[in-house]
Amino acid sequence: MTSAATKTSAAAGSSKATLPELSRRPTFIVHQLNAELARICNPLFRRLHVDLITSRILVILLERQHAYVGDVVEMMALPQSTVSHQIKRLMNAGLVERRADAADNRVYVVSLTRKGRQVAEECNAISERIYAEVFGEFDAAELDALIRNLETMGAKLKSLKASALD
Amino acid sequence: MTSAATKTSAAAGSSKATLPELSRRPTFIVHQLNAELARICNPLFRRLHVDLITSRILVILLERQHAYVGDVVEMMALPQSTVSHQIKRLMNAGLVERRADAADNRVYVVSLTRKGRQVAEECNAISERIYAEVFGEFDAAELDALIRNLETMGAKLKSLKASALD
DNA sequence: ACGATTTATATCGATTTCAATATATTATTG
DNA sequence: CAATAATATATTGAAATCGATATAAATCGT
Repeated sequence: MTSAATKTSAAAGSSKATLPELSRRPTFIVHQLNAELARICNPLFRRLHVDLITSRILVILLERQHAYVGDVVEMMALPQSTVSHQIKRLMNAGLVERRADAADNRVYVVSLTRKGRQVAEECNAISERIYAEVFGEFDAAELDALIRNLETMGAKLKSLKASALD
Repeated sequence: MTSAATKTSAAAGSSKATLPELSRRPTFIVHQLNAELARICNPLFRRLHVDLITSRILVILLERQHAYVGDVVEMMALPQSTVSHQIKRLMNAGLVERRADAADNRVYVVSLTRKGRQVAEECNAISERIYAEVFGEFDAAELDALIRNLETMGAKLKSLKASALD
């Protein structure tokens, strides 16, 4: 079927897995999933004047009453400057507000405005429709296995960050 | 275990799954994985004057001798204009070349130059190191399960595209 | 308690992405 | 076979992203 792994498939007992064909690399499939999802979601989110990324930031703020900019960076795993710009735009759009933290003047506490909360809830409503379509037929165990697998992969990636790749 | 779903967990037999907390949505975890991977890979790829996305396009062209622009769009699942720009940049950088297709003058056949092949191979070498770090300890069955789960999710997303979300 | 380091966020300039539209070519249909 | 629709790619202009750096506040070591 399809085309099978790229290189020497039957290497002896080599412990390090050989790099498979692009379309069989979980990292690449993850890219595709993400891109497909953006393709589907962005036209829907557009009506709210947000995109998939922005909607996630809003939902983060909907779930925790407030967060530091750094918390959003951590959750979104995006460059700090990107998140900073996102929050600035959300402030300009009146969806988010910011106040200095009493204890530490370096950090800002970010939270939704009333309008921001409304939009965040609409974002979640869109996501819910998509979630139902995509995962509605997964049984709980299957879904759990998927999430566990993804989280394992994430843990590996995070531990990798420090490690010696250079 | 861990924290359980957000809303009304014990709904009767409601077939439609309730939207879980953001960090338990596979779509969001996929975003995080993708972002983490970019964070790790881009500094490595930058030495080759490419990034993670560009490296994948090069590897697509390394695997198939040549491809139409549309094939790359299909594989990458990115907007057509984005891929078009990428290919133009790769041409300007001398990594890729393009010739008109004999049978259909609308399409271009894209392929790697000698230099492009070299860079693509170096990209794969970087990816191989990361792949080994992340998946080296997965056993074959586990890895297969992960890939199957991801592909199921992808199939759902693709079938969704046509469906009525509006 | 002072200078050096670390931490948190913002800003800057360049590049990339995106959605929309244009252009050119092939298919279809009446 | 002309007119219309569909397909493949490029281009355009605005906005978002990224890496690097700046700014400012807290912490640490001495």
